[in-house]
Amino acid sequence: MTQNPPRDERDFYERIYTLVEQVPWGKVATYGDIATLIGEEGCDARVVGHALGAMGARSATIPWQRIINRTGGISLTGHGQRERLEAEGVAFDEKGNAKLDAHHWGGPSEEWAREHGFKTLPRPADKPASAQLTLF
DNA sequence: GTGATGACGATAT
DNA sequence: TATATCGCCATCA
Repeated sequence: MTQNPPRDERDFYERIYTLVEQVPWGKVATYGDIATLIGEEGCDARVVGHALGAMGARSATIPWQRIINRTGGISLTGHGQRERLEAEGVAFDEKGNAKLDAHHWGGPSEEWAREHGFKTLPRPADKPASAQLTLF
């Protein structure tokens, strides 16, 4: 208890997996978003990435490919992540970055989140009126 | 128990 | 806008 949170070690990862499974087809989420949805203090974008890298055999039932970094890029190039996302209809830029503006997941339903003890994103897609004029 | 690493994020320049 | 640096927290050696 001195520095051991009440959460179970592996159960913490299971929560991340459960949340990743909620990402609908054709949608993508960022590590930071997953961390925010978990709501735990010890949940950061980096931890989410490690959790996904520790799922092992579960990777066959978890849409880990829909989880990308904040810049929309994929760090695991070589595992066919981008290829799978494209098969789902996710578009990529010339730089290899997914179009988060068009496929960003706004998080699960509040009802589902409360039912499972998750939180919702503070702002699914805030668009400041001073930085979206050249979107197209 | 300490140090180093990592499928990242945000801010500063 | 793009690049560089720092920070965050958990896990492994």
